[in-house]
Amino acid sequence: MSNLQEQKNKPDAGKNLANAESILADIAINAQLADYSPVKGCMVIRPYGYSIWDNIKNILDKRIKETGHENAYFPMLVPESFLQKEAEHVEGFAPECAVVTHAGGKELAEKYVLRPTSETIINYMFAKWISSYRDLPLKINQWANVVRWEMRTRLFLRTTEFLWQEGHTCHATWKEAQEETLMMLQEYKKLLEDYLAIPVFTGKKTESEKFAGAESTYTIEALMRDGKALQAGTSHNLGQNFAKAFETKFTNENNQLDFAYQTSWGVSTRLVGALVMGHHDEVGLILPPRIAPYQVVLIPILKRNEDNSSLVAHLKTINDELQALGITTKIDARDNISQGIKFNEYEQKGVPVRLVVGPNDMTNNVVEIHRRDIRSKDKGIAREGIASHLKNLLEEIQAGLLKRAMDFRKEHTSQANTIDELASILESKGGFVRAMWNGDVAIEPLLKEKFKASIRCMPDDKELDASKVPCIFSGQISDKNVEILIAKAY
RNA sequence: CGGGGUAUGGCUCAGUUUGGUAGAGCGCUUCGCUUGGGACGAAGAGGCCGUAGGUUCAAGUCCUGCUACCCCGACCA
Repeated sequence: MSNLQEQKNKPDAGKNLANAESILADIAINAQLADYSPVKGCMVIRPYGYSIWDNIKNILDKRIKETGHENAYFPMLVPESFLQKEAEHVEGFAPECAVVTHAGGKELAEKYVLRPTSETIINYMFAKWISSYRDLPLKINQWANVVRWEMRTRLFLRTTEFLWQEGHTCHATWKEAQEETLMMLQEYKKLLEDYLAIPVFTGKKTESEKFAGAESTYTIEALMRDGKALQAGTSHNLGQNFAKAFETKFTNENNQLDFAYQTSWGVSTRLVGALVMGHHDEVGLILPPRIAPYQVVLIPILKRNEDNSSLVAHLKTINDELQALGITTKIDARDNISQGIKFNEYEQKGVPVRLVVGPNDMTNNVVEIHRRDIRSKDKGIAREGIASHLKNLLEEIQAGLLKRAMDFRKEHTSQANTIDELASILESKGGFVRAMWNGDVAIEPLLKEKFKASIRCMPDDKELDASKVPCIFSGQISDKNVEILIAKAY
């Protein structure tokens, strides 16, 4: 490949990916996932990026319904007073709320907040809908946009407005709510691992990291290729906090009034950012086949002064065979640009497989296959049975990407018994650091100030022996110590 | 809100130091030639230089204010 200077003026060369700070933006822009909008901190999700989100949405939506939830839609405008009903909630969200003060040419009697999340307005409605244990459980989900006025934004990972799903459920018992919370966390884990090929740690958040208003928050934490952790989804057991604030009450089997036990859980377009930061190389994005807008791009080698119609027809026949096996495809037969430009474009976009056929291939009854994940090119692959060959190859790529990510995480998950060990790990290779912790909250500001790191969670998957490993903070061994994962995070 | 940067054609940028009325590459249009990893030639189209003032015979260029976006930090379900 040519050097940067030579690339500078080439079409779509974009910026060089060596600059770690702008990898996300470079890939997202070059791959046409998104573009900057005229509004600060907001982005336009372009068709290619939205198609990825669509795939995520379709997969998850199906599971949400299969696990007994129904979709609904609640309004974007929330009376400001609603937010104030739950003390922790308003404290957590007020600073990042956008507020509508005027409408219809007049100042509003009550201001409206653009929802940063919908617990309050949903509880207001739940209170009207629920009166008996027979109305429970009530399991609702909505796909919506939310607005959070973040000081600093990044494409997909933290934008002012983003798309997500938020599940909200009401239960008759704490236990049932807890089961729901953990079940949805597992659904998220499956989504990330089985489809996005991103392994995650599940675990519980500390008090300071939990959702404002929740009793407890559970998270899936993923590792990005730059060694930083990403909170990829959360599931909250809300206890009765919101129910008490909104009087979401029901009569139980003993004819006693009780407040509903609630959960909420969500994943957002941040997952597209996770995909970018979880799978890329120096060329650009690498998409797992199960989430790619199209899994195979078919490109003919066109001869302008010749009749290419039979070649294109040939490619279409192959295309039909692939589609018949459920492979998603795109044919790019544009004749105004060279195949080299096309190759580069689809590599930047992370299309898992490229299938190329030229006149010679057609004569020899072969095709050329390029794998995006390992950037291999195989000429002379038999055209016969190509669809089933690719079907298998796509599964191989999917599994390979997950394995690669798991290996990477394994290499970047360390153990620290002291703050000094933690320091050297975070500075050298980053990633997750396992440690024991006595629960003293003073460690959190320390981690933040010294290392810009945080406790990502108390993982479900534990590896340390509490009888041998001391608290990283106090140096004491105690069976009251809990295992934690520390990392720098987005 | 601090620190840094940027604002000139669709894109990436040069031109600002030393004021003289706007350029390059790419993209786009047409024609020719070409096509197995980012071709080539020719001819075109396209910009009141972010914005508002000021200095000057003359401002993309100098001065002042403002705005927007990007990066870094603070902040962050």
